[in-house]
Amino acid sequence: MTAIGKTARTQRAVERACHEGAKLFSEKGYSETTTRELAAAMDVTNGTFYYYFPSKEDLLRQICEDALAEITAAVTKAVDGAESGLDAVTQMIHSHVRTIVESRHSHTTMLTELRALNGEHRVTIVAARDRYESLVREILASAKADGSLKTSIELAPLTLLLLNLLNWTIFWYRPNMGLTGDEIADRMVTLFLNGAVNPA
Amino acid sequence: MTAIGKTARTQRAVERACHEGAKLFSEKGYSETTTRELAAAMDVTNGTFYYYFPSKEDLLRQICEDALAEITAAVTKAVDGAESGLDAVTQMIHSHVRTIVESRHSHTTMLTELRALNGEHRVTIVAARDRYESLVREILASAKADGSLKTSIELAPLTLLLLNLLNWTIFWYRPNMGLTGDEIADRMVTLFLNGAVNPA
DNA sequence: GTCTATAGTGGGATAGAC
DNA sequence: GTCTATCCCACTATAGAC
Repeated sequence: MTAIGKTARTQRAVERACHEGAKLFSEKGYSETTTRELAAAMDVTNGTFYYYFPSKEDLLRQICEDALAEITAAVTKAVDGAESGLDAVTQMIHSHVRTIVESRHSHTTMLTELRALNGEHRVTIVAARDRYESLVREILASAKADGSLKTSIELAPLTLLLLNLLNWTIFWYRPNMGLTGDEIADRMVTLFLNGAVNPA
Repeated sequence: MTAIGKTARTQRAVERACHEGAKLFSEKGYSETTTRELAAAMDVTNGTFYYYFPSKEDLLRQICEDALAEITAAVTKAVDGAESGLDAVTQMIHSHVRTIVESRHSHTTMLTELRALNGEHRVTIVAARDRYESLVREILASAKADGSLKTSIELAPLTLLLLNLLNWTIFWYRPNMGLTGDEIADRMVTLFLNGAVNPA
């Protein structure tokens, strides 16, 4: 077994920990999940968990970091080729919803368990989340600037309301509920852009 | 001190526990809050907490129960005198948002810490929450039935999206943030009914 | 790299005096 | 009705063998 072999094996173990950890954290909560459960999900015993992570909190930090990197990359790419402000908003909504439903465990963990992080860990993740929300705000700002969106709702509240609409989905979405991420996003786009009032 | 006096005193202590408990649970989380902290917030010691509640979980159940009773009563009353389907939707949004921002600690606790409840406790609260969501759905159903709302978004997803828009507010609303509950609700009504697109 | 064993800590809940 | 004292348990993290 070479050094490279060892590294790859370790990386697989870390990835598995993140995957199973996100599942446990999102279903039971961070502090209701024990390191023994985390270890069992990795098929090792409690002590071995600490070979891969210095602490339980460090696993949480890793999951949050990865989730934010994932959604930031997905949305950045989605709006990259947008033809107009409205198109960018539409692409962003689809990309955001697709990401949080496809990786729902890690995004639920990031969105709801972040407060369990302390000190430096907390500061780093909050900063990354703020950067992502700035990205969303800038997409809306562009759509306002080109005249696509009404000015009667100010940029800051409009951004918050869009994030409301997008994020609470983690609490009810389940695979096989009869609605895909893109189908949910379609309805959000209709509602966010045109509202629910009957135009007839 | 009469029996009535004792009862009233006990009731005040229970109310204080619910008030301070909701604050602690919403800020730190249910399982990160100790019974010693709860007792300190009531100005008693750990042991005394158990004179008022059989368990920590029972305090959580009480807080959730009260929050659901409060919002159900508020919204029921608000839509009672509505003149049309659209008016009822508008009144519901205002009433819901006003309630969750004015009693934000208890509603945050109910919405985010419910999963810490087990067995019978859990079943009771989930049932009450389902009843509240049915109320919201019925208000939207009426507005669809009288032709106010478009049919292109089905009732079930429309209800979920409205609850998305309303509920995520607990994660960012702070008193003195420069926006009152009614000001937030105004923007939600505009967005939910007419959308963000510039009509010009 | 994984194990067993355990140190060390803190919290939920109870007992019993006052 | 409130206190002090404490039981008992579970959990995070570490030590050290293999």
